[in-house]
Amino acid sequence: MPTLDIGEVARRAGLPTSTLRFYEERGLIAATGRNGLRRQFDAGVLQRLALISLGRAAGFSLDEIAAMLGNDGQPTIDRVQLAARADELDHSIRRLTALRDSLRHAAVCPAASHLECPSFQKLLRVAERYRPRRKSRS
Amino acid sequence: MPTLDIGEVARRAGLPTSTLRFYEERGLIAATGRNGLRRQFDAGVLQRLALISLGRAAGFSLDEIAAMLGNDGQPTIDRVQLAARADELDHSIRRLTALRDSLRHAAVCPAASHLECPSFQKLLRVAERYRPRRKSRS
DNA sequence: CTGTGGCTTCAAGTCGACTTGAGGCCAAGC
DNA sequence: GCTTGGCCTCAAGTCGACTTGAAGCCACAG
Repeated sequence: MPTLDIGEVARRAGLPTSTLRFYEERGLIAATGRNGLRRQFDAGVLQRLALISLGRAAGFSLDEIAAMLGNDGQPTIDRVQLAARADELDHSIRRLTALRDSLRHAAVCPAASHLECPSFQKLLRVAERYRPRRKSRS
Repeated sequence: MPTLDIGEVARRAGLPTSTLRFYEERGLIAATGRNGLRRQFDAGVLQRLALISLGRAAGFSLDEIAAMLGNDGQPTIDRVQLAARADELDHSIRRLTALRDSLRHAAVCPAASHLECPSFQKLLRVAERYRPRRKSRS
C-alpha cells in the first residue's frame, strides 16, 4: 500500500501541513509510521480529514470531533448528539433566514426611515435575542 | 432627559459593563458625559447596542460595524454591503441546511454503513467544500 | 560540494472579542 | 469611622484553531 508524505496529504486535502501536524498533535489523525523522520500517512487519512471538515462545518469543536471519531478508525458518532446538533443548526438557520430577509429589506428600504420602518424594527428585535457565542461567516 | 449609569445600560441591554466599556473604547458607543467619574449614557445607546447586536448576528466584525454606524448617531449603512451580506448569508443558509439534513439522516442511518451510505458520502462532499474562516454555533 | 526542497521539532505569535485582575475613588448606610 | 457597592483605569489574560519562526536533518541535482 502506498503511503503519503505529509505534503501529499496536504495537497489532496487542501490543508496546510502545519494544520495536519496540529491535528496529529491533537489526536485527530495519526501517521502510520515514519520514513526516517518523515511522517507517512495512508490514504484513509483523507476520509478522516473529510470527516473532520464535516464536523467543523457542523459547528463541532476539535475536541468534540476527536471524541466522536475515537482514537481508532471507526467513527463512533453519537446519534443523539448528531440529532441535537441538527436541531441546533435548525435554530441557526431560522435565525439567519430572518436576518437575511431583513437585511435584504433594509437594503432597499428608504434611508432615513430605517429606525422607524417596522421591518427594520423587527430586525432589531431579532437581533436583540441573539447572543453570539461564536461568529459565523461563509 | 434621564441619563443612565453604565450598570443600568448593561442591565437593559443584557451585556456586561466590561463589554460596554470595551465598545466605547472601540468607538462603537459613546457616553454623553460623566457624573464625576461615572459614564452617563442616554437611552439612545440602547438602540445603538441593538444595531450592534444585529451587525454581529449578521456576521459583521466590530470594525465593520463601527464603519457602518459612523461616529455620529445616524447609521449610514451601505446598502450594497447589506445586500452582499444577505447573499453571503444565503450561501451559509444553504450549506447549513444541507448539513442539517445530512446530520439528521446520519442520526437514523444504520451504523456500520456510514462510510458506504450514499447520503453520508454526499455529506462528506458538502463538508469538503467547506473552508471555515470563522466558526458558527447557535 | 553546495544548494535546494521538503521535511522535522518546539516555542511563541496571531486574531477577534471580550474578560479578569489589581488597585483606587466616591457616596450612602450602619 | 468603616464597610459595601458601583463605578473607574490600565494591563494582562483567555479561548480556539491555527500559523509562524528559528534551527536543523536528509536526499538528490548540478
